Amino acid sequence: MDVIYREGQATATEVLERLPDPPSYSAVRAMLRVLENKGHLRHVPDGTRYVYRPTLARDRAGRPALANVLETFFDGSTEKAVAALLDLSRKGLSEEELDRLSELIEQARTEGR
Amino acid sequence: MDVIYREGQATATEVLERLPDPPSYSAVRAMLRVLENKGHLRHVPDGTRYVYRPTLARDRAGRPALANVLETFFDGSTEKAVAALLDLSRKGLSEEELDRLSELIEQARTEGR
DNA sequence: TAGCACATGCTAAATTTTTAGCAGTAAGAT
DNA sequence: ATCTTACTGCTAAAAATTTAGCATGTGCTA
Repeated sequence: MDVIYREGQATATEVLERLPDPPSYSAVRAMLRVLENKGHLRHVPDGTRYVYRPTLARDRAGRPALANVLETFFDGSTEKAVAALLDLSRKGLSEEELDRLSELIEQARTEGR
Repeated sequence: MDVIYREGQATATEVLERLPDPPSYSAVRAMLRVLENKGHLRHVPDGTRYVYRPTLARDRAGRPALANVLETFFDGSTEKAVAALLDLSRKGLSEEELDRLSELIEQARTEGR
C-alpha cells in the first residue's frame, strides 16, 4: 500500500521494484489481488498490464496514518510530533516554509475555537 | 509492534486484547516469537508470563515511522504534515501548546542552519 | 496444603501465503 | 505479417502462518 500511495499508482512489476526486501513476482501479484479483494485497491487494465490505485484517496488515507503514528510513538502529543518533524528536515527548511508554518499555527489559534 | 509501542510493554494476552480484528491467542504468541526472532522484541519473564518490550526504544522508532508517513502521504512536505497534525487536534490545542509550537518554529529558524 | 487460574512449551492439523512455471494474449518492433 | 517482449490467468507444490488443545509449572487464595 505504501508503494502505491507513494507512486499514486503502480503495476505489479513496479511494486516489486520498489519493495525493500521483495518477495517473488508471483507473491506480489497475489498480494495485490488480496488487497483488491479486501477493498484497498482497484485496478484498471492499461494495455497488457494492470495498473493498481488505492481505493481511498491519498489525502483521506494520510490523516489516519498520521494519527496512528501520533498515538503510537508520540503519546498523541502534537507538540512532540511537530518537534520530530522539524528535526527530520532540520536543514532543508527554507525561510519561506518556516514563515508558512508560523502562519499555520496562527491560523490554528483563531480558527481552532 | 504498535500495541507494544503504545503500551510500552505487553504480554501476549494484552496484545490480543488491544488488537483490532484479533487472531487467536496461539497466533499472537507465535507472532511475538517471530518478532523476537527478527530482533524487534525482547521478553522478560514476569512471574508466570512473558512481558515483551521493543528492542528499539520508542523515540528511536518514532522518527523513521514519522518519516515514512511523511514520504508516503505528504510528499515529504513538512508543511503539509504539520497542517494535517494541526487539523487532527483542531479543538484540543490550548493557548500554551500553540505558544510552544510557535517557539519550536522559531528555534528551527535559528538552530536549523 | 490443596485447588484454581493462568501462562508457557509443544504438537499436529488446517489454512493461507509464497513460489515456480506454463499457456494465452496484447503491444510494439522488424 | 511475424516475432519478441511483457503481462495476465491459472495450477500445483512448498513454505509459513494460524488454530486448537494438552501437559506442565508458577503464583495466589482458601
